Amino acid sequence: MRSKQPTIKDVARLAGVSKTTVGRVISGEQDRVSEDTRERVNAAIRMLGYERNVIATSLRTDQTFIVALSIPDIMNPFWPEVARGVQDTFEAQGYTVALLNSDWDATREANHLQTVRRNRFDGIVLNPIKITNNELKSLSTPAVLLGSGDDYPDFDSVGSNSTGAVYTALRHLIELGHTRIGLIAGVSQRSRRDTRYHCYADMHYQSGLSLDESLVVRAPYSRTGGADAMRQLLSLPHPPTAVLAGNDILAIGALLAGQGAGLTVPDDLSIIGIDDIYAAATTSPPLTTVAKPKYEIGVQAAALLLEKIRGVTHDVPQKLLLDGHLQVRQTTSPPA
Amino acid sequence: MRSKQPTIKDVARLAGVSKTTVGRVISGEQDRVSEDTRERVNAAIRMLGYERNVIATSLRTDQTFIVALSIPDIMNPFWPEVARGVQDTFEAQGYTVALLNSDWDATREANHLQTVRRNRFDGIVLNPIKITNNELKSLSTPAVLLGSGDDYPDFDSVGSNSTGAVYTALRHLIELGHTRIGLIAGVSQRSRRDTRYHCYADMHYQSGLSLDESLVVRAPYSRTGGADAMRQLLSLPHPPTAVLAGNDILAIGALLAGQGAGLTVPDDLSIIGIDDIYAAATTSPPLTTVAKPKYEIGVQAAALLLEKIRGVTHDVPQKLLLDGHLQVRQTTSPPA
DNA sequence: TTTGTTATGGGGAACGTTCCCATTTTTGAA
DNA sequence: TTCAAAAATGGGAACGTTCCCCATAACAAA
Repeated sequence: MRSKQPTIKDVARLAGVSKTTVGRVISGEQDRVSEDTRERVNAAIRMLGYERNVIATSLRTDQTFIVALSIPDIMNPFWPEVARGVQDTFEAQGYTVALLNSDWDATREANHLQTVRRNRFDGIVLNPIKITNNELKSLSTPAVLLGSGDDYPDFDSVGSNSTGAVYTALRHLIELGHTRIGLIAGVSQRSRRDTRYHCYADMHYQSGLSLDESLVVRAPYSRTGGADAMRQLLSLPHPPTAVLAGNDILAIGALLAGQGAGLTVPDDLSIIGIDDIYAAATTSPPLTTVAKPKYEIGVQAAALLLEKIRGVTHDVPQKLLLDGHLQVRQTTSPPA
Repeated sequence: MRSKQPTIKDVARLAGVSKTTVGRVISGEQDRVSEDTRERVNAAIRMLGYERNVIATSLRTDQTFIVALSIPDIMNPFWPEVARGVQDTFEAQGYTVALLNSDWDATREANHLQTVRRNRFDGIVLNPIKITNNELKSLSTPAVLLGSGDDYPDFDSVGSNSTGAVYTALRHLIELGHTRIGLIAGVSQRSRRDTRYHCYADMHYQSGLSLDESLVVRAPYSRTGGADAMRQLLSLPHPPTAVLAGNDILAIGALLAGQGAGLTVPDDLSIIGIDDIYAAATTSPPLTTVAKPKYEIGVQAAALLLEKIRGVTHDVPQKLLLDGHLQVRQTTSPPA
């Protein structure tokens, strides 16, 4: 079907040299070929419209210059920026990235790992679902994790400082004068440690605030989850004056539910989220949140993987936790 | 560095057969190998942890089972859903998709096309920037376009019915009783036909509404663009009672600017967007918009490319224009 | 026994590079 | 002019598959 593309042999014939010489020219070797023949070869390349066949190169060199990026779902507003950070970094180094959506599904994750092995991709950046440290090791493909990387002692990882984010958010609320602060903690499939709650409790202790367990409600990471949680909080005999949500999606749900209940935000109720997704800036009023360095997370993960691919070894796996920063918009103010 | 993986030769040796036989087993040939040896081979495969080397397969068969997806920017909220539609469709058929961000940049686009050629990807789905119909033809790689595909007579394309979307939006506004309707038309780098305005004018004619050119303002596709345009509209001696924005991003900017000017939406001002991006549902009040079938666009584009890769030929290129549907939320109501 | 047929298996070239190891040509000093 | 060293070039194997074609075995029919 597809018209056959010329090979180095064709180029060699046209230029009147050996295929070895052509190979030297296209792989940019400096010393081994005279200026004169180099030009003849380049002319032949242009004439034929030759494009190097990377497949053949890969077979010979065992490098594909393709890496995989496995994330839960590119439609989840947290991920596009991370993905872009990863891609920009790799593209600048001549790599192509294959995007894989795991949907938090162990089977899909396993398939993706198989794809990586079969295709001899040079590495993978992944937000792990079910795979264990040892399974990942036995993959024997360079890998860098997105997330805390807690359960993966042998791998580099890049995540955000969740603890720090919670402290930052709560400090902001407390500094504004709030004393009854609700927490909408997200619960996800993979039962991970409840850092959000832990920090919340700790912060109360540090600030001498009394801790009211009824102000803590758990909800699935969705807008309706956030909305339901907010309504539950509002139905309390003594509702909170401010609410911290585990992420922006929950916060937006909470915001909408709060407004739906007739409250004015931030006058009657302050709300703060975590992440700073695109939609956080477009609510009315725009959402105050702790912005996570999503793009930068991608960049760092890619940089680490690149090092690993190139054989740079650190004596101990790198565990990067990037700090977020408070993005004050208009959903927080002192309590009425 | 990376421990060498076993090959069919290793499997053959262990199973006591020839590499040809192993090849038959792994490519799932039915007839040519007895049940007995098939099992011996499979046992050897499991024992060695053998994974077929797709690179070698690709070199031999000239198929990579990788396709490229070139879009402007995955961080632009319109694209993640399209990308997901493309990916899900390809993944179900055993293909991997490489994501490429063109940033509306002709140079980047050219590089991406080169990547596709060099890596012998099986095809590409792309939202074209500067490339012409003929250049794309000379690529001689199966390609399907995202968008109207107007300037690409030789290629299949999948887009959304923009004209229809504008009519739908305006009809909604007119049915609500609006007679002074503003239009915020986006302008993009690539100077394409101004469909939005054309439909707008036509709709006015059809409905017997008078056309006031001062109600049409052009703005770059960004929130600030939408906000600036809104302010301009509001400063008119006789401002509109409703505004149609070229997409949701503009609409959100307009909404925020309108509220910033002290107007209540939708009581004082109705606003409608086009696209139905994630953030459209999270504004306050949530944005009424004409939802484009983003995921479906991706699915159809992928399906078309798959056909092309498999050699299914239509006598004439397919030009799909999928209809959007009105998503009524809370930014539109009858004029005061 | 011979011949034909079917089932099963193997040998080896080919895909388009890279790279090791010659071989040839050029250069420059003696 | 000669010769060694350096520079330029080429031959051919190897990477791990696929696939064409041939070999062998088993068995039935004549």
